[in-house]
Amino acid sequence: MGGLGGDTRRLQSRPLSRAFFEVDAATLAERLLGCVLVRELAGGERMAGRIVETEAYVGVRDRASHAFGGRRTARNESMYGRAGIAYVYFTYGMHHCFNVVCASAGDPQAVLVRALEPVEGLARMREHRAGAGASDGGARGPAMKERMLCSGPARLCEAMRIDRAMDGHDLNRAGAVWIGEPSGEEPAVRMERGERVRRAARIGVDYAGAWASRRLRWVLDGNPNVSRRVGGRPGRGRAGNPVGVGMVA
DNA sequence: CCACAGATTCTCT
DNA sequence: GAGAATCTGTGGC
Repeated sequence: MGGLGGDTRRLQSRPLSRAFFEVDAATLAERLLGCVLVRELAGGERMAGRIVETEAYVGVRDRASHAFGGRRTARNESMYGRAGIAYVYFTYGMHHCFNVVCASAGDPQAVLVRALEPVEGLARMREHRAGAGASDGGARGPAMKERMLCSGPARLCEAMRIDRAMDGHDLNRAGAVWIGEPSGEEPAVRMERGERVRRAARIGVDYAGAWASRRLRWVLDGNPNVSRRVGGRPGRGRAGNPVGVGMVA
């Protein structure tokens, strides 16, 4: 279990409306859980994953945000754009992270997508992630565990080949990157999967003072693809990287 | 399972 | 020149 996992499966979904994104970041972060991030390669090949973890960056007053204090540069320009476009940034000298811009133009709010449950195009994801994962039982390439493909903001970008070229793209219509509506996300379905919506403090923002402890992270806890489990609990493998585990509600 | 160091380069001060 | 919304391998228990 623990996955819709079929590799050859063709996901049925359609793009969300622009209005879906025209809400504040905290609202969107929770709403995006269960939605599907779709990536279409130049050749028409598709990859897709169900969003299982998000973080909200709530605006100019948020010390952890790239737009804190109204900071506006070439790098974060997309944060000031209209709701429903992508904000992709490069960090730590080698990683990309994917965000969904929300609220309204001029109000720089965004949601960081931190983890996906792989749904379609897993073989392609493994190719893109080949080279990593040698510590996970020596599983490179075709043998890489499914939960190592998209369980982190930089991992999912590498798996789906998302980079700065996709910065500013509309996510509300089919294209290179877009977001589809959720399917079968009723509470009962989540329970059956052993998932529970939980909130926690954001990851990697210790520099943000009081904003570092605000619970602006949303997780489908219990899903094996979550980057770091909330609160501790039984966990396996590296899906539960211990650094900076957030507090529970 | 847990903790820590190293990688690697773009971005802004 | 410093720091970064991270990931991975290694080493200890």
